[in-house]
Amino acid sequence: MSKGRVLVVDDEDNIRELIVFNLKQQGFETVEAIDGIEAIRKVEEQKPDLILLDLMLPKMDGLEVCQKLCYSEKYSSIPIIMLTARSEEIDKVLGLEMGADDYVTKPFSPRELMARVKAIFRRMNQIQTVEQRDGLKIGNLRIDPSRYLVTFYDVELGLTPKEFELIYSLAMTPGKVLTRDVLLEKIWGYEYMGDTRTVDVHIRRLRKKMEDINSDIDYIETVRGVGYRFKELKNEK
Amino acid sequence: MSKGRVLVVDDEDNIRELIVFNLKQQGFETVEAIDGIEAIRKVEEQKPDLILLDLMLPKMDGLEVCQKLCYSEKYSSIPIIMLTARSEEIDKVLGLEMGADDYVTKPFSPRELMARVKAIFRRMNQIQTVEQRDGLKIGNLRIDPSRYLVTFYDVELGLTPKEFELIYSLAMTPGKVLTRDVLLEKIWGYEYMGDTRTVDVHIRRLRKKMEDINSDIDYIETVRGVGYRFKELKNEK
DNA sequence: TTCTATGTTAAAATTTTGTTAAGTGAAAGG
DNA sequence: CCTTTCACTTAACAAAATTTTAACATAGAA
Repeated sequence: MSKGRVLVVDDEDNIRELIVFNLKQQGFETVEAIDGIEAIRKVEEQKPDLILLDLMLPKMDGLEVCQKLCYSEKYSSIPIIMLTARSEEIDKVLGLEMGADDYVTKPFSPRELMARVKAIFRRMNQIQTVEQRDGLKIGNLRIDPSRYLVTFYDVELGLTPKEFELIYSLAMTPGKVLTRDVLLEKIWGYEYMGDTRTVDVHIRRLRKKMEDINSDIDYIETVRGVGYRFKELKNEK
Repeated sequence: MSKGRVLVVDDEDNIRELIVFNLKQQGFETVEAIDGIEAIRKVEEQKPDLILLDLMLPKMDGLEVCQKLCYSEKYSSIPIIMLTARSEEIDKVLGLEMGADDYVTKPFSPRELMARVKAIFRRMNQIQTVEQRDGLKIGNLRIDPSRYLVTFYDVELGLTPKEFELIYSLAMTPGKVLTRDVLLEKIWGYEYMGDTRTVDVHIRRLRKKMEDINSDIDYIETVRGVGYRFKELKNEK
């Protein structure tokens, strides 16, 4: 499952590639730009969730980009982490008022940068979700993401991470078919490569765990030639 | 109508004004103070709902102000967000258990600060009143933050600061899973970029100390692939 | 039937966590 | 100062759980 899309703006190829490499390894999607003009364009095109912005750029420098985005109605909510070579506080304060969410001074360690990226995403998700996250309740199935708990007829299922993501994805849209490649991209975070039985095996284990509790109903329906869907339940009598 | 009254204590004019500007924009009333003495006076005069307190202040520093308010009968319930320049200072704040409800390290982004301010107000509007002041009491575990004391089956555990923060964080939200990343940010601080395995080692020592008293129950549950959670104890139903 | 998509199972491979021990640095106490 | 102690971090390896791979079985459609 892609954790989010990150725009990396830096004109130095090796630095940018290093960042991109690390982001991908951590499961983020990446978009790149080498100067300020391109950065703005990529923001509009790709709508990233986070921007890593070098301060010194050709054509339009980082501060200007930051300022432009901050004043824009559409993009002012996208968090920005500034990458800067100078560590003087004046720059930081200046940037702070520009709307950047964090700073990392070069040279930085990849681990430090990743930790900050993750922290930003965590914070974003918290602000958005804390208020309205009650989990799902469909038929006799109950899913509580914050407790990482799934119960079927009030019995805990004890799912592994992949199983959890799978049932959660399916149960979120009952009746809607999800193909294997959609599931692979959503949960595994990579492209559908040839023939894999991975999804089937996980579906199998999910079904098994639910069968063990009640074998009369199968909430997961196979749509031959397409994929799987969560059973659409009619209004109970 | 005002969402609440916030006292902002910082001697740097531009920072203070930036914070005040943002608070007003979000619909909060604001009161300002530039040093510790004035801060205390404004608290008594204006009875704010929340205090944003810089650590380094002229005349009386933030810690002292915090301490004074904490020991005061009348004002100990006012939440405080500490503003600090370094992560080392966070340890002081945490280690002394001064009663600060949150902390933000400089430089911070206005967005982040506002998010935390709102979080505090949200939390205030919730039920938890009795639990907070007397500490937690869950099953056979008792946590008293004001004394920095944890007992298990009425036996003192003798926890180190990190162990204390860990059990406290987990026990505050029984059943809810906290990832290693979340725990690191919550306990070690936003600036800390160490290994996530550190958490495991501290968990290990916590479990050990509790095992030594009663090895039948493990209140700390491992959620594989996710993190840890405090065991949810059923009382009824 | 025959072909193909899916079901099923077991074992291999990988990841995650438990556990121990050594190393580091700061505070405490001589 | 110097030594000792303590909390914490890091690394290494073991153990356990999870995931993937592969091989084969079965069911449905043409």
